[in-house]
Amino acid sequence: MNFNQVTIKDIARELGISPSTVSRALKDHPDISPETKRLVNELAEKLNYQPNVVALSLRSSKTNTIGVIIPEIVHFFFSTIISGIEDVAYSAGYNIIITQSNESLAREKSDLKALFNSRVDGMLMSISRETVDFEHIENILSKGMPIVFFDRIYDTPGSSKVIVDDKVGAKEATLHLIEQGCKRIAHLEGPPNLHISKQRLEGYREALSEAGLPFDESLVALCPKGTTEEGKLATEKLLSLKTKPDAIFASNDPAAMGAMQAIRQAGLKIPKDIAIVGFSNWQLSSLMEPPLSSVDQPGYEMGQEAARILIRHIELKSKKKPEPAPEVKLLKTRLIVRESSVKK
Amino acid sequence: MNFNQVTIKDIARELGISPSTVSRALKDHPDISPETKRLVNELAEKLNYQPNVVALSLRSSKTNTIGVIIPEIVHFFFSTIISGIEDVAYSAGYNIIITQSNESLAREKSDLKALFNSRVDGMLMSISRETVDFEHIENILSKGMPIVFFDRIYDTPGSSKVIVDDKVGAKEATLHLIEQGCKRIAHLEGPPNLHISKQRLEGYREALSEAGLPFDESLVALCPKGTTEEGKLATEKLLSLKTKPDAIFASNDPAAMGAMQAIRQAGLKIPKDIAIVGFSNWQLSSLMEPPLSSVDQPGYEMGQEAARILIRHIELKSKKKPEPAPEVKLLKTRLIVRESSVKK
DNA sequence: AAATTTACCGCAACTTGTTGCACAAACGGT
DNA sequence: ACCGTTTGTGCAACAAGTTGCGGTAAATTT
Repeated sequence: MNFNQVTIKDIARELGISPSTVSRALKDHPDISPETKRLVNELAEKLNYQPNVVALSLRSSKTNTIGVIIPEIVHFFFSTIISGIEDVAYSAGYNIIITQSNESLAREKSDLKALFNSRVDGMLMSISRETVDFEHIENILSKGMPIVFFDRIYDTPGSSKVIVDDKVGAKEATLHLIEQGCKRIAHLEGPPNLHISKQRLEGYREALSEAGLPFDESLVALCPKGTTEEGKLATEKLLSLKTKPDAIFASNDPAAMGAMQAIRQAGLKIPKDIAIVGFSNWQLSSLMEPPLSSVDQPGYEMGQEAARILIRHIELKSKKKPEPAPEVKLLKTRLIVRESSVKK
Repeated sequence: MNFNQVTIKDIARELGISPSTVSRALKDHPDISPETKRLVNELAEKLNYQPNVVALSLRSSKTNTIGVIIPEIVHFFFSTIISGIEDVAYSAGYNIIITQSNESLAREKSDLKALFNSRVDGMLMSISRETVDFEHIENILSKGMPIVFFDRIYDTPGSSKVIVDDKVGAKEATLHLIEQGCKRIAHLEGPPNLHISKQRLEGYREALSEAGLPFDESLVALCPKGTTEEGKLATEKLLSLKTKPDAIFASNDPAAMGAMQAIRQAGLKIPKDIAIVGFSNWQLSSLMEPPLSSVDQPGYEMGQEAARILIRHIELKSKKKPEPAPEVKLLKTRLIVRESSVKK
């Protein structure tokens, strides 16, 4: 688009000097006389000269842009991450280009390619539910593109990642339910090929094991998409068992909310008949009736941290420093106990 | 960043022809012989040649990038808008750069400038709560930057905008409460200098007037930020009136949820004692207890529509067509009646 | 056979800004 | 008066790709 912005040549022409002199004057190069610098800076100010970042990008092969690939934007946890990324990127002078895979592998591949072709300086990525092979990612990594994974990571040595301690978070949540006297604790499991789902299931098992409770396969219900509807259906099945569960630990809050609906509709009371703990601490968990206990994940910090690591790597790379060692940041969860899990 | 991507020159060197011939061959220019085209295309394929978009942008002064300025990313309604924008932009081959003003005027100005300097082809914008003068926006508009406003618009003739029919939505919600037999309907008013807040207040007044009910100043409580906390506090004040309201129409869902908390804590029943309708139809409104009636705003469609209008303007502009007339799109709301407002 | 047309390709300029190198003028020292 | 140094500036190449114009050789027309 032509916004007829003033260029360095306009200034040069007006002052009767060469573009290179103007360029140097603007950068306070010692070769240029103070008088020329003054003239150039004054005119630049007057004409509101702004350097053309596209030309700078072409010459320096640096776009000051970060690409973000995320499964869904409309998702409380992910949107807080984006917010954290944006704030850090803004402060460091980077733009962020957002793409959403919509949980589709094909779209993820396409986004990856598009961002690479946009010559972003680095990428932040959380993989889709469908992603089972990682060739497309390896391909980009092998070209030297710095990528920091967050939450839904590609778990390979050599990649930087920011994750939440899902296992410990799940364990704490389950132990909390055990402390409340629950004996038959069900688990609503998240998308099975995601690392985080496995970790949460594992934390749940560890807690049961530590407390000497049996692990009962029939009490684990899969919610492959993690939606409210799935949570509700899964819970209805659990409620039809001969011996009902007395607590549910859900892999995410929407599923937990679905569980609450199912329990209410079955005429049971929360937490008296069935206690519930969710995962993610969605904005509105506290507004449920009863307020939902949940494992809080620091999404904003996760976004900030991922952006900081990426920018650090980018700046090292552009200074031709040696390849920085991959960084792994493990963030702590925090169990927020509300009424949905407290048996008096 | 140097990802040593193959260039047109690499192909030219390898085939012993000039870069211009390669360029033309790749674009299927009639001047080039079929044989040369075949050779070039095969080698380009083999080397996985991808044109450098930065060089293309510099030459064509077009970046195929859209800038988005939004008050907050972590907000259900706004995130659905972003999602709609992203989907349309992706299909049309545009990248989107997201910035959030965090409801600050200073940040909004800074974002606007940064996006302009990034040479985006156009902008989509929803103004911050603080924005009262529009000089910074006029300044950019006057340079010929296409901008489409959405939801929180800069209401000036000559600008394109996508809005929801807030007045009609508010009126329908209020009329619905009146139909339920409510006589003293309170209103939780949103940030006062936003156009949408005024429209919703106006719709509320029109409904009262049509039904022959008096407009009572004391029943309108201001929620300048529209948060749950404010909604709760405002409702507590309303409940301390000599004659309590028998219904509340809130300017947004978080405030409505705050109102629900206050009502519950006062030992009153929803909807029996006080009926409630919110605005926005947040994802979790249906999960409230009782489920919250709300005016649904089509956020995804709004994002799509805004992006479509903007892209259309951008493409016309780049074809040097005459300045397109500003477009205004008014989207309809839909009242979702749930239990919180139905008196049996 | 000469003139004209056609097919095909390359040079060079252009987008904007940066930078190595060359060059001119002014100055100081002998 | 001559040489060497310093100071200040400009030329030209470069980043990657596009495109107007010109040129050559072969094909076609007269």
